[in-house]
Amino acid sequence: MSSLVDDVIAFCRIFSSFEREEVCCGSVSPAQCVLLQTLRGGRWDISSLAAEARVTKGAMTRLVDGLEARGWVARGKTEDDGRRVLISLTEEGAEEAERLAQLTERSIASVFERIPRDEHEQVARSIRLLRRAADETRARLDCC
Amino acid sequence: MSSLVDDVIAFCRIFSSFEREEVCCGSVSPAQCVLLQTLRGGRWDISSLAAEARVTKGAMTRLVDGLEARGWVARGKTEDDGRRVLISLTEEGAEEAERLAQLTERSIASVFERIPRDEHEQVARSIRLLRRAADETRARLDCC
DNA sequence: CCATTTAGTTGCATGCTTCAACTATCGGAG
DNA sequence: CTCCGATAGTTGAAGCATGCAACTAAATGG
Repeated sequence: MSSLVDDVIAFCRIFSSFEREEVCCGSVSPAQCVLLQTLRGGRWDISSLAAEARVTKGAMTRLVDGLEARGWVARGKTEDDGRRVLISLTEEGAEEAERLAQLTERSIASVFERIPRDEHEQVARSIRLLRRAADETRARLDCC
Repeated sequence: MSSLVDDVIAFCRIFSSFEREEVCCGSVSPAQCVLLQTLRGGRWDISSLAAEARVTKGAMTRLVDGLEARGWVARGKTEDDGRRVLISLTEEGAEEAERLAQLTERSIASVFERIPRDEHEQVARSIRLLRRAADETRARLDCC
C-alpha cells in the first residue's frame, strides 16, 4: 500500500526531471513550456491561464511577458470587455509549441518502450483513470 | 495514442500542484520537501543528494543550508575523507519528514478514492511498471 | 613533493513566485 | 447619468531555487 504512494511520487518526479532536462533544456523554462502547450488549445485570458496553471495573475503576467519578448505569443484585446487581454500563439510560437510537444511525446514514448507491449493497453487505461480522478479531486479543492 | 501522452502530462502536473498546495503549503518549499523525504532513507553526502535530485552541488548546498537553519538536518564529517559532508535528519527533521510523507500519502489516497475499487490493483500495477520504466530510462540518460 | 582530481562552498546573475498596491474598465444601484 | 464596488491586468518588492564559475580544502598518484 505504501509502495503505491512511493511509485506515484517517484514516477511523477522522474517525469518532471525529464521535462526539465529533455524538453525545456536550454530553450525555455518548464513554466513557459507548459504555457505554450496550454495555448495550443486556443486563446485564453490571463486569469484563466493563471487558474489553469495554479499561479497568481501576477506570475502569469510575467510568464506571458517572457514569451511575448521572444515573439511566441501576442496580446490582443477583446471587443466586449476592455479589461481582458487575450493571449494567442504567434506562428513562431505555434512552431515552438509543436517542437516541445514532440519532445515530450518522445520522452514518454521512450519510457513506454521499456514496458512489455502486452501491458501497454492496461497502463494507458490506468493513467486515464488516474488523470480523471486527479482532475476531479483538484476541482473539488477549488470549491473549499 | 496522443491522448496517452496528454494523460501522463496532465496527471503529473496535477500531482505536482497537489504537492505544492497540500503538502508543502506554507511550511516548506517543494524542493525542501523532496529533500527531507530522500533523507528518510539514511545519510547522504552532498554530491549524491545533488545527483539524486538532478541539481548542481551548489544548489544542493543551499537547500541543505535552508533545512539546517530550521534545525531539520545536521552536517557531519566522515572519518575516512575530510572533504565529504554527511547530511542526516535531526529528530525534529524526521518528525517533519514523517508529517510531510503522511500529507503526500493522504493526497494520493484522495485521488484513489475516485477510482472504482476493482480497478485499484490494476492501476497500482501499472504505476509500478511506469515507475520502473522511468527509472531505467533515467539511468540510461546518465551514461550519455 | 607537487600536479591533478574531487567535495563542497560562495558570488553573481537569472527566473519564478507571492503579496500588496495600483490602474483601467465594467456593471449595477440610486 | 453618476458613483461605488467588483473585476482584469500590471507592477514593485522580497524570497527562494538554480546554474555557472571561481574558490578552498582534502585526497590521490606519479
